[in-house]
Amino acid sequence: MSEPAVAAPLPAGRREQTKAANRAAILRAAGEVFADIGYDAAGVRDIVRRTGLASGTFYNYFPDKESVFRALLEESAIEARARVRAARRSAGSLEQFVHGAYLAYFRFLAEDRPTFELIRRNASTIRTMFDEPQLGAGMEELRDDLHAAADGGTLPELDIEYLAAAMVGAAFEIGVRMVERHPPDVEGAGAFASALFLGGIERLGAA
Amino acid sequence: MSEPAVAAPLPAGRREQTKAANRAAILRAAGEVFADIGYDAAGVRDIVRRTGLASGTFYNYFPDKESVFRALLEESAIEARARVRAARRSAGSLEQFVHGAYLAYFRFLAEDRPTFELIRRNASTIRTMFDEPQLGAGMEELRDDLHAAADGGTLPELDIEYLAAAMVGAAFEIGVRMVERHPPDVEGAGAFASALFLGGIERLGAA
DNA sequence: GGCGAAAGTGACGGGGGCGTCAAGTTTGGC
DNA sequence: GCCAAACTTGACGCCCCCGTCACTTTCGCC
Repeated sequence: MSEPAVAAPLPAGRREQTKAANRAAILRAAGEVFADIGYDAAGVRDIVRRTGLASGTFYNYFPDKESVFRALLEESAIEARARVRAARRSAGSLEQFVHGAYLAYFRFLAEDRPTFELIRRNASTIRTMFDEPQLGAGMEELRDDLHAAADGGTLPELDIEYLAAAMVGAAFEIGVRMVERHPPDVEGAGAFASALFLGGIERLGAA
Repeated sequence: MSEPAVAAPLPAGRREQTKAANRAAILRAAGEVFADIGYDAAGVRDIVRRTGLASGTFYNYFPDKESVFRALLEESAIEARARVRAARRSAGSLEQFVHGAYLAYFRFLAEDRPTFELIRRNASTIRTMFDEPQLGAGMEELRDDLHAAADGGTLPELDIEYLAAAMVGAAFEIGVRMVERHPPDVEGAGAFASALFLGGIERLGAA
């Protein structure tokens, strides 16, 4: 009974540990730097300086600046999109569809401020780097879900591309204002955005 | 009667002419470069190369890259804001207020593509460089006009900061989709955006 | 506890953009 | 037509960042 004989589930060897820690440290530092001074202005040295590691070490983990940026976005964007999508998928009505999605999105922003600052500061870099998928690549998924809702009859006939664009654009801008309020006002922003679009959709459907 | 004796109104001396031409050429080239590769990636040499001038000449006209960028934005943003504001000011009803403003904005985007591409590609640079005024500095004016409308009773009670944010965010994103349609579909986008927000405002006012 | 492999270190060469400035060219006044 | 002032030119020195690599340190295993 000297030690837990169970196949060590996570701690693993010391080598593995520092490796994971270093990778995480680089990602975290990169997130801060990109949020502070922007992707283009940031250099690999700026990132590595915040970790205490040597510059050469960086290249043991990532081939270049762009790779860290991509890794960073993938990790958190996947999370955000999953939450929003889950909310939409479980909706039973148009009201739930819109309100649930906005709430999930605003809640994510309020909880994960570093990611929010990263996106806010680097929106156009993201736009051009992943040039099809806009603002966190969530646009296409929204369009798909809206199409599904239209086919199911939940949503009236209207220009879905414009609607998706408007919903995403408004979400981003309202999100910026929301996190600037103290405390963040997640419920208020969610209620506002959903009332706005539900009213808008109703009027658009009547045309 | 050899030549027009009237104090030459515009042509002026030859020196003045080339000076104005060079300045214009630099501005135009800078606009293209910033739109193509983005503000941060662009170098003074990239700009000057497109004009046929020597690199040193650039510095006779602008002290650095940032100055050209600011000059470029001021020239066109002033025009855009003026048009939108005029439309709002002359509105007699909420319908005209919203519809007129969107039409003016979308018309501007459709007419001045180079400026649109510039803004689209450099949105977050603009955001951080002019850090208070958002997206073309038009946000504050919109908020003011909305407040005026609310005071006059044209607009119901609602969160004006969120509304302005949503209107600007949606305008930007819808604008992107609009210019990608051929032909640009100014009327359709204007009708869509105004119906969306008029319906939304109505519903928000009922709460 | 000692050895080989894996990981960390930071100085270095290379490349590229910036802003300057001495020399050359054009312009406008006389 | 001539000259001084205004303007243009592009090579130059400066600085900064990048990615590498020979060397050192740490770890895992026997």
